[in-house]
Amino acid sequence: MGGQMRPIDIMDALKRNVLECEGPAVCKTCEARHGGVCASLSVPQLVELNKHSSRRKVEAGNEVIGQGESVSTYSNILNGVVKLSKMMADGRQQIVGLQFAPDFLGRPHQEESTVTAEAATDTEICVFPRALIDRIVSETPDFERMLYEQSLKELDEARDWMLTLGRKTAQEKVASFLHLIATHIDPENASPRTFDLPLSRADIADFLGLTIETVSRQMTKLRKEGIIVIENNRHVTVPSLERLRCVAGND
Amino acid sequence: MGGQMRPIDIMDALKRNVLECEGPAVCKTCEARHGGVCASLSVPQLVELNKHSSRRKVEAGNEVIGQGESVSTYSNILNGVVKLSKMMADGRQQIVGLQFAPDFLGRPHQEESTVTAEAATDTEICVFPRALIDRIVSETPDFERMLYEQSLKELDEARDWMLTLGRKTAQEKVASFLHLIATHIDPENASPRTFDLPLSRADIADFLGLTIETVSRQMTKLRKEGIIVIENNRHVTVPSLERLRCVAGND
DNA sequence: CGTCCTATTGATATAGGTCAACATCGGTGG
DNA sequence: CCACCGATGTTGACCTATATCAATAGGACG
Repeated sequence: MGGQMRPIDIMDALKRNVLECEGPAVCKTCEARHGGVCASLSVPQLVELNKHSSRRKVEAGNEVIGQGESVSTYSNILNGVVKLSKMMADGRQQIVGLQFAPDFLGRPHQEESTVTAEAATDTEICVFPRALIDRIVSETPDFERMLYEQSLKELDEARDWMLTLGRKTAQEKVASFLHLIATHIDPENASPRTFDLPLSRADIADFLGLTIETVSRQMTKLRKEGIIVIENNRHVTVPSLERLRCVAGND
Repeated sequence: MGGQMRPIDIMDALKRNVLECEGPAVCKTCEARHGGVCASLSVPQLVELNKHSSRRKVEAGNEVIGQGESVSTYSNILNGVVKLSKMMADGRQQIVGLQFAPDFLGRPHQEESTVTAEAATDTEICVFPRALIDRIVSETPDFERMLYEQSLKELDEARDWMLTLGRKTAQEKVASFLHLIATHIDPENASPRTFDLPLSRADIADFLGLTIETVSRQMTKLRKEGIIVIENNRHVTVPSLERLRCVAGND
């Protein structure tokens, strides 16, 4: 496992790997391989990581990490949506982030999680032992940089959402949520016209700081205004993302 | 026009360093030296950084970095409080973070800021040229790790605040704010009984997603309930941090 | 065909927003 | 030193967006 990688650009690492067409077969077809943190690893590192990692399915509603729990593994999201949430002593809950493939779950240099991570939809993750990742992190500045970049992305998203929570109306909040999902649900397609909501009304309410009833009312209002089309409660079509953005107050 | 640049005496700093082998004199007395990102730098790195850095005063209300502006410098907060905020097209505003000494302002590998940074109080910062920090970052994994750690801390704070914004009542919000200030205003003393609020009522409202009037009403309510004592609008005494925490809904 | 679960819809209550008057403070200039 | 001023904060009266409570509807599944 030799010395440190020389500092290289992330895209270079990606390109090099594609050119060489090497690495574990599993990783080659991995949904998280491109764009995910693994993109910063060398082929030998990938091979070793692969030896000790395993795929796991997590059904909707199941916990990946509990708030305050100590964590012995990290993982990559391969598909599905994971919600991060916080709860107050009296049960009030707030979803503080949604993670999509190929996001990395877990935080090196931190014993226990400050949030609960729960599968919002049926989800597949690639699970890594903590000690191995910790070693790779300390050996591979590029890998740590990928994690740093992800945490900065999450920070930006959290702050955007603070604006939504603190200053937007219920209608703007619901539109913001739909816009967020439309632009994140499919890693391949930046903005599909049509998709399934990964969250129940209750989850949406917890994400937006609203009640279920208000979410429901605003959804029907958006439907009646022609901003969205809803089928079977979960399936949504957005005729114009631009109009949705506008309703969301994003310009 | 505050914020005048005061170049540091390079020769003097160098001379002292050579004699004492302990880093630049300025840094030795720096408020941000311990606990700040500079703590991860070697003495030669400190010397070089010091050569190109300068102290600057920023008066309350002045911008440090504008939202969407490109950034050519980074800085460390030496004292004072900096507020990070986002604004919607129609003027609605949300403060998305407060930074205290010895926090680092700015983000390597990112051209323009996604938030506005503005001095909430009169503030002193230590300004570094962008290119130099970028080089030090790429050469010094420990330094980058400090930045990573800070961004994780900010992420945790942002998520805590999302819970506050989304799920707490006005009274809990105001109490949460007072608790936050009490525990952060003084880097020396974790929780002073008495302190000056670094933010105006308008800023507090923008931080809590409330109106000025509601903030004011909740402050007087907390005062009448004996949770806090207020003098001159800005000076607050907290008889029991524990009681305040409780009102804030933190247990 | 009921049962459970999720979502919608309606009626009503209320926390917090809005608008307006007033108070307090710190500065400035006569 | 006082009078005036603008900026900042408080208080009151009222209003509205959203919460709450309650009833109904629609699927999924046995």
